[in-house]
Amino acid sequence: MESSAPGKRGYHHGDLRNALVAAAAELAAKGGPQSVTVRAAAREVGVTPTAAYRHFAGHEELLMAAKERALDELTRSMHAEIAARTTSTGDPVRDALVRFGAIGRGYLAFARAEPGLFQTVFSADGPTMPPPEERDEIGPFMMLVEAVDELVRVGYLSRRRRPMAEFAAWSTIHGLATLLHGPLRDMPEDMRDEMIVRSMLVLGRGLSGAGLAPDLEALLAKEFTRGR
Amino acid sequence: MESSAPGKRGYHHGDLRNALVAAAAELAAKGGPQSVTVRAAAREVGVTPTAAYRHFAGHEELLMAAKERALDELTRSMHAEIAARTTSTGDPVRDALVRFGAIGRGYLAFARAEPGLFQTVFSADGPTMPPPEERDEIGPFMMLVEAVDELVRVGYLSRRRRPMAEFAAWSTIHGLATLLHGPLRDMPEDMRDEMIVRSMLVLGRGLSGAGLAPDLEALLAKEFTRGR
DNA sequence: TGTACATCAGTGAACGCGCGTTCACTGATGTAC
DNA sequence: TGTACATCAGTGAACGCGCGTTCACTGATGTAC
Repeated sequence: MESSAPGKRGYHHGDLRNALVAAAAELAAKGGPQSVTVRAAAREVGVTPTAAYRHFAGHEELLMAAKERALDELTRSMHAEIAARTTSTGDPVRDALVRFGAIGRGYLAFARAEPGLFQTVFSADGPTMPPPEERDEIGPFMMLVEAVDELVRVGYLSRRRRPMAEFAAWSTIHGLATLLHGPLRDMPEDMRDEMIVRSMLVLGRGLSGAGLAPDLEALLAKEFTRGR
Repeated sequence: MESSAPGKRGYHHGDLRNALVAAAAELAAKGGPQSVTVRAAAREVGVTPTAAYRHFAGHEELLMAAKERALDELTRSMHAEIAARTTSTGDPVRDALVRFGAIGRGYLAFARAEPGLFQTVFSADGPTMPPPEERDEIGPFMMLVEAVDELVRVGYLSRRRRPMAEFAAWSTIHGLATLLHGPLRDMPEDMRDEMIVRSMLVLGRGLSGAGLAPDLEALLAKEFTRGR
């Protein structure tokens, strides 16, 4: 019984469910959630549409699976961005800020690199994020929460202003991501970059106790400047 | 030749184009841009699908018209919110902040009251916003720009930090609106309200010169507290 | 070790649906004389 | 003021499409003896 890299040997596929989800995610990546279709996924895999019903109750279940897969990719993108920035600077405040920035960058990078998947994650009936905290794996939202907690621990964000801070941050970053491939999609490259940097500065300043020390401001700016 | 309130008298409708656009907008309001269909709009108006082709080149043109209509509604919602708050407090800084807040509230109110239309405005290939500044009517974006300019004039926002400030503000507000009927759609009412208030405080603080004076902070908070 | 057979995972054909769009047409309107 | 006629704005039927889903089926697999 083979279960990896089946290649559609004969009558039995061997791993159809996974193959269909992968195909669905590919469709989503190319054309957004609209493009995820039972027939198209089956076609992609080289199988009859009917075969899909052996593994999914119907279209909705396949689409949900694609959404989960897309969310996994987002998570992966953010983890990658954080992992690339774990070198400590020695200063806990700077470290916390860098980590916080990495989360934002991972999010924005994913939205930019995979607009179809990004759209899919956040399409109607997509995964609901903070309420069901039962899930043990730490997804994008919990990563943000932890980064914000660290900002508090390190003294950057006051305890009094801690409540809902993750949502303020998320809103700004999510707004940037969606506007940039919505109404601002024609914005020239350098303007986009400046928009991101300055928005993150506003956010960073808004979260910090009083004004933002010039060196921290410079750090934040650098973190969101293109090409790192 | 009658052109208003035609009521579909006989063979000739009299104002089919407008009727179709209105129907399309209604469909969008109910089910988002997906629901805007040549056939459905014609059905709604009580006319043959073919008749629509007398007035629109095809589906895309009808959808575009619906998007414009939806954008007009957004503009109207924001204007209404501003109009309701033009009473001067005597303090120009407070006035500017109130006006700025009204814009945010109008945006959020519209997103909440008309999710289908909101989604339609910002759907793929929706209106592109800042580049084509040729349009003389002042739309939502220009309203924001003017409000931000006023914050500068009044001394709340420093000239050095002025660039891109409208985009930072827009991102936060747009992010709030979209998250709230996306992944945060199950968030309880009071949490939503607190999220909005605190996010606007972060934004207000982020834009202001140094820290935010307590009375201004209180003002901003009040502006975004539910029921005004 | 070999064989019978239940079970599993696919096939192929078909259904009904709503869609966008086109065709030849017809009823209503307005204008020239 | 009346009439002929061009033009305009609709109708009705039909097309082809891709979709979700169901049906009776068949080939492949694995297990009991």
